[in-house]
Amino acid sequence: MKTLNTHYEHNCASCNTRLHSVFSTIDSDHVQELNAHKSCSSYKKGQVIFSENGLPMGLFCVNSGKIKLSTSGPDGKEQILRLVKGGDILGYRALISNDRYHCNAIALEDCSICIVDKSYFLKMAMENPKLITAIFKKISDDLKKAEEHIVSLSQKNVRERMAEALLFFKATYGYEADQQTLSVQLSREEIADFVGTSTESAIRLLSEFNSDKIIELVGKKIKIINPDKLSKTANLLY
Amino acid sequence: MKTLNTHYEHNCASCNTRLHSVFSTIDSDHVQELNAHKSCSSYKKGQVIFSENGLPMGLFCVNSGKIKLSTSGPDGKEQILRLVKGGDILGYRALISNDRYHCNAIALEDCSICIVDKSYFLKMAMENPKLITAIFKKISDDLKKAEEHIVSLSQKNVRERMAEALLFFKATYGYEADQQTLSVQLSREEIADFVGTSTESAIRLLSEFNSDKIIELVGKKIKIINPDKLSKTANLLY
DNA sequence: TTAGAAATATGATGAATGTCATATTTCTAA
DNA sequence: TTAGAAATATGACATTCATCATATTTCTAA
Repeated sequence: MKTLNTHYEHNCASCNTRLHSVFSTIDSDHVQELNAHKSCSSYKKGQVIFSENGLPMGLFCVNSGKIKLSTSGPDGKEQILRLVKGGDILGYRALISNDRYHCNAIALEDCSICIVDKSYFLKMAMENPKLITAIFKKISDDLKKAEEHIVSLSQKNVRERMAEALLFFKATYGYEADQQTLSVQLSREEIADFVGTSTESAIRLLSEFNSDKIIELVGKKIKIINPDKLSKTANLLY
Repeated sequence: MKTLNTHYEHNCASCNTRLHSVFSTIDSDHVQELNAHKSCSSYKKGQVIFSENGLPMGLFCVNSGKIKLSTSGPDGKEQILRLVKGGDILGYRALISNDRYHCNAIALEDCSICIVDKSYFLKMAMENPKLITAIFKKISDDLKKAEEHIVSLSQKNVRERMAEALLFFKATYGYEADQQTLSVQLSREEIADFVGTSTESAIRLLSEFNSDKIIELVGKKIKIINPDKLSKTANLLY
């Protein structure tokens, strides 16, 4: 298997992903500048994009592909903390707060990612209130989601959390063309590592949801066939 | 009981708290300006400083006192998310990301808090890279702590989490003069709402720690008499 | 194509912990 | 000071869920 990243060319000016990112509002001069300060690479499924305790070299802009951010618990068990997709930026927290990474970023599928030079990005962020506000909104959203996750883990049982997780995967990555199949491939273990349960319990609950006609397991894929029942099972607020 | 906030005067220029806050680096002109755009109030123990879904009117700068940030879970159970002390700022997330509050802020003891005018603060933040960076570091730290909390809730048992919580209270608020007694007064229920367990389990575990000579329960106060054993019980990373 | 590995599935079992019940102590307002 | 309320404490019990065991299916590399 080829594990090296493939460098490729990609112009920020014509980048559709950029228009949906925190860089959507910068003017065309800045777009040119941005383009001159970035390089692009491909990552294969399973590849580590950065890892815990590493020093950030630049800002990652995800062009396409899905990424998990995870950390290792006290006994080595993985905890999935965030899920990232095309259009998202990555590694901005460590960069701006001049810190090391505190998560691992691992490709869930093949990804194309641009890396913007660290000092250029910091300079641009500091000079551009709109940009820094957009990034602040991102981290603010991360915090909000993390705190919702805390409430779930504290107060919900595994069944509720599993239902909630499926809805979260839907909200993050959406459906495939059939408008039912979740557009992410996570192993049962990864789902468990997000939900905060054992792999066996995750498997069991998914089979139960399958029997209960809430979801349908088609090979590795998960179809949500009764979203209302899933929401009820998740015991959401309001 | 008097429930109205007492307005009082306090000058930013001579404010010792400011020197330990995100406003430590601003120049004296800006300190004067800041002073002109703030007002100060006292809050009694138990008083709500702001609440979930409220719109932020300004930035809270905690002069003295301790505050809990909490939210309501799906069945109405409180979840304590963050703990705040003198020198901290409060409500900056909602303010900068132009959002509503997603937590309740409640005084754990009598507090003195200044409120900086919203638009003045936003203007100052946008013009002052050092300030926005300092605030970014704050939210970045909040996110880090939240994600550590997620790992604990997912992967540790209640006993470990309780030990970790006591160490967290120590790290946040420190000891009283005797260098043993935790310098916060939280009810058993509040401790449970932080740890993510039932009040009864929290009570039971604290008695156990007491029997095991890890802590000593002196009235409402908690003394940590064997910090090493407490750290071991918490099963920390490394 | 096939053997071995990895992922998924399912059952049995026990430990952890939430819930309910009931004292006991402490606090609070009249 | 005292009655009632709230907080703390402790026991009994039931439930959830992790762990271990063992199939079965799917994947992967030779």
